[in-house]
Amino acid sequence: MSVTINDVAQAAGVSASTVSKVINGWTTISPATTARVQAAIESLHYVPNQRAVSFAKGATKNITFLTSINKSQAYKNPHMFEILCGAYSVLSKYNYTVSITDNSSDTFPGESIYRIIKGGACDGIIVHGSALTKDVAANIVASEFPHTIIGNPSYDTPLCWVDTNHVLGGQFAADHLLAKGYTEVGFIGGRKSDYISSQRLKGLRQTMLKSGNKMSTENIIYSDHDFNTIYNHCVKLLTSKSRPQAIVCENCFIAVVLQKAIERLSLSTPDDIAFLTFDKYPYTSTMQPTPTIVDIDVYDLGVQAGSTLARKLENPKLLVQSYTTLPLLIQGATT
Amino acid sequence: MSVTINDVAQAAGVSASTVSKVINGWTTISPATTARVQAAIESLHYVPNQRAVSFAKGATKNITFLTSINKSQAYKNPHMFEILCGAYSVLSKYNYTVSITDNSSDTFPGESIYRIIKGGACDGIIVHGSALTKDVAANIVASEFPHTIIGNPSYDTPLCWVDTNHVLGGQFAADHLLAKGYTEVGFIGGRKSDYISSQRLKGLRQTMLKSGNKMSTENIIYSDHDFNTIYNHCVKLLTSKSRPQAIVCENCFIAVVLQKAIERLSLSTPDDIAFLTFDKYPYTSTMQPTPTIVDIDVYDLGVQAGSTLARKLENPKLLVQSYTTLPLLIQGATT
DNA sequence: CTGAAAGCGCTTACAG
DNA sequence: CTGAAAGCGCTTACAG
Repeated sequence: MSVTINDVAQAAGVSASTVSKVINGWTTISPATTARVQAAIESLHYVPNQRAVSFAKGATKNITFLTSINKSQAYKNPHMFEILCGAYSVLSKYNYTVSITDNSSDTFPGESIYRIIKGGACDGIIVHGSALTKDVAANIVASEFPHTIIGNPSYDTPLCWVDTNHVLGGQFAADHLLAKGYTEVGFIGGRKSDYISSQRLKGLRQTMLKSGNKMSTENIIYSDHDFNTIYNHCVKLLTSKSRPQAIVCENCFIAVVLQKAIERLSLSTPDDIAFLTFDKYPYTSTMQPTPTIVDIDVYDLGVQAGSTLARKLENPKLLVQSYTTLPLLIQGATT
Repeated sequence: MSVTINDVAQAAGVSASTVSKVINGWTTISPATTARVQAAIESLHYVPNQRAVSFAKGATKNITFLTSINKSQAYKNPHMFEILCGAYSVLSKYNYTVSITDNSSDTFPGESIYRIIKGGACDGIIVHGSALTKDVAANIVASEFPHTIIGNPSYDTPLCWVDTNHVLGGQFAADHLLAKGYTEVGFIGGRKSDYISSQRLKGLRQTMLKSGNKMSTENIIYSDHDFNTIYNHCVKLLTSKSRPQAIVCENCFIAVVLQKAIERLSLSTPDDIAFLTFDKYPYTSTMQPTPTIVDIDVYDLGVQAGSTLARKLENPKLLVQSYTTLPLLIQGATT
């Protein structure tokens, strides 16, 4: 019923192999033949059957984005989808399709990754940090399957990964505050166990120390995810006698809450208290005055993941181990 | 190199066809044979080559989610990805994989949809409203390709779609406010041309009118997307002599701004001014006090899209034309 | 520069 | 209940 390569061959008066070669850009076909074949393709509206192409070539031109998906995922972690968009943009340029797979409901550890690797339904995978269990890592390493991991696995591994340098982000925050003349700096972070939060604090602390402005431990606060806990921490810090000149918020939810506390205490920004936050999204658009932000180009992280993988697939000898994107400072009205 | 169906057949002492039948659940195979085949599959760690399966069956067990993707897409429209998650959840249960395709950079109108339909790389598509151009619609209709559209196409069409009833959402808002005793109600919406906004207003207006509480036109405000424009509209409405008792915000960005205006004007909620908003995500988690919300289960919209499509694929005779999800009221402290 | 033919790894009528 | 064989629609060594 649908047009096949043989129909095209017949219409162009050549063999199917020749049509195939034209489609695949072989340089050995004469211009005249090429033109006739292309004319036949156009007039018949021929599109190669991708199932047959994949089968014959032994490759799908498809990349799987392996991650963990639950209800409200897109709201709780829009960053993950922004990474996906970045990866998609570059992979589609390399003519890969992109599919997504959730491994959070695997019925046994490593189920999804096992099927992905052995099923041959994709040529490579991008693994979001949320999906990187030790079974996933082990399967990838054992099979040497083409991959890129989003997020630096914190253990020693031959896996290939891309990540943002959060320590450097902390340093950027410190550099900015120092340049603006703030020497007494506080920090409101997530839970103490939170990796990104601790990395950002690390960079901030180191840089402040290096410039001779040691951060007071009582101005370093480990908070949480809910509004009230954060709010109380903010008020405490803002009303303490050793209130810093500037506060660094580890994420923009904290910044929203801090700004509300500042306003309710009738303090003025940046004169009474300056602050900056990490991460532009998802909340800073609702903030007024506009905060100063150390942002991470999450889309670019996806782009790097995609291009790293695509380049490795085009040239399997390539040994890309890791890549790190840079944070970016956006000046606002709060510092 | 990798294990094929023939290796399994040999190990189990049967033919490849028999192995295939066991894998595909044919009921004609004896229990004893089935057991032997399954043992061979396990011991050889056999996983069928998906490329070969797709080719032989003439179907991919893959669904394409067609949408429009740009940088910051995940931040600007997290709802789209939540829909994707909902669709994914049900499609994966039906053993479909899901891939995404962006048609916003098509080099000619209808390029992506044309390739999708003719290339045979998927068995069906879900089309997000942002990707539904007239070329997309025309290609789908002409080919009768299995599909579901997210969002009611506002023109007459044989397309199958799912959507949320925004007029009903407006009605829910009105019902709630009336039940709470508010009879003078205002509305702050997006631009006048915004479809969802107008639908919500329509339901609100109709229901208020039906109960004998006509909304005053000066309390119906068409605003915009930026903080300051909305803020000014809020202040104007809050300080007008004909200030309503309650305000309905068409989206939660507006609600955040309204709440800030209320606080700065030292008004108290809900006594001086009550309000409710549509959409829980992405901003209401930053609001204090917690607002009353008419929420839309966007995930469920994706679930409906997925199951509608999956059921149609399993039973092509099925004629599902459209499906509408219901809004949900979440009581907060602002009404 | 072009084509005949084998092959990619399954599925499925069909025969027994 | 099981198997031999054709076939799905391409690609690609190989021969000419």
